[in-house]
Amino acid sequence: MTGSMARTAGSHSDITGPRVAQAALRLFAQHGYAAVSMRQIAAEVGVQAGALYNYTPDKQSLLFDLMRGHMDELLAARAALPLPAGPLARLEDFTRFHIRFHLERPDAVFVSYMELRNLTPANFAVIEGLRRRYEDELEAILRAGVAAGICAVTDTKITTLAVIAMLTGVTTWYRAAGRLSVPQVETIYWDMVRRAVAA
Amino acid sequence: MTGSMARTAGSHSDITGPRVAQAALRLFAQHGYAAVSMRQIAAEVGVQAGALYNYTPDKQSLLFDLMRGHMDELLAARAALPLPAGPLARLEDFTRFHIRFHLERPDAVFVSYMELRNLTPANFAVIEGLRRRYEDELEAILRAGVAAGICAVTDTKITTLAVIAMLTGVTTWYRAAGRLSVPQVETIYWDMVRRAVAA
DNA sequence: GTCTATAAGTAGATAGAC
DNA sequence: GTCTATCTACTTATAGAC
Repeated sequence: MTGSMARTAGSHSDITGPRVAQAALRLFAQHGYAAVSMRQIAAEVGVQAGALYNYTPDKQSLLFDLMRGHMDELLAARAALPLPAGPLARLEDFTRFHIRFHLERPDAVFVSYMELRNLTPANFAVIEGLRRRYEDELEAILRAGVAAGICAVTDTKITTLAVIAMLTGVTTWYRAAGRLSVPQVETIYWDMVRRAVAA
Repeated sequence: MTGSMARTAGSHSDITGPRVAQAALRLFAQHGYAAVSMRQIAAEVGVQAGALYNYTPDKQSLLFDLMRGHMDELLAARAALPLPAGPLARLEDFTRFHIRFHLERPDAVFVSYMELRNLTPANFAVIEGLRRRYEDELEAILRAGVAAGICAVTDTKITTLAVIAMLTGVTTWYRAAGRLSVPQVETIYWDMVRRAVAA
């Protein structure tokens, strides 16, 4: 107990860091990156503005780290799941995963889709690369479905983007306090996706 | 000729006004409302910052007028079209109209979807009311389709939002210089919408 | 690690000359 | 109708005390 408890008063590196990221995420989602000042973030954490620079070199890095963290988590969560056999089962699995994952972190989703304009070109390229990797998995599923004669899709790339746009749109209206559970929402969307692409 | 040409040098109210709106729209779409300064807008128009206030009382009105103008145009364009007979024909008409209209004004679409957070609560309510009226037309079509046994949709409200999200997503990837024409894109999306909701 | 103080620059909006 | 000049407030980021 003594080791970890012995700490200079006012020194909270291990808890302040995550709190800075959390506050930035919430405020960026609510007001937008450009509309939020470092002072607002500091006030939300309960420190002075200067103290933030112990945790981020600048405001841009704060945004980029949030977005990269979100995309890394997305790809890692997807890679951690076992792959069902057959294109249709994989498509259902992808659909349900996408909705579930996105509904669990609405702020991160919102920031990652809305603040791409505010990334530097280099940071933008990194995020786009990660997003592309995610989209490629869905496109591969659709292509396998077409090859197996299970899916009737003329343009797998456009269909990929259309399906993802439809699924991500769920974050704009879903409320946990509403009448539908997440699995019920998954089923409604899976029903539409299946009919839209099945042969 | 004399009447309309007789004008004080440096006085261009009738052409500067539209140019201010145009410049604001382009800059808001590219960088975001909060990231754009009145001085940037003025520079794009070719005047000094103070001159902008001959055309807008403040920056917020500039944003609100752009968004309200876009929604008014959307509803007016929709209302101006003849209604095809039958739910399925109306659904196809709505689908093609939505894609065509949105691809014709990508900046206005982008601003209207991304800058809702930056509206004052009163202005937000107005825009949401207009958007709701547009969504209601699609929901009415789906309900009529269900009543006629042509559509198989369990939740018309969710399906409405899902379809609109999918269709609007076209603006994120479509480029006029690409391989597909707008009518071809319309056909691809209509194929997906039809299969997703048809009985 | 956090504070206060500050540098250096920009924001929205207004006043008054022309 | 547009300009220049300006007011007041706020911005990101840093320096140095503790």
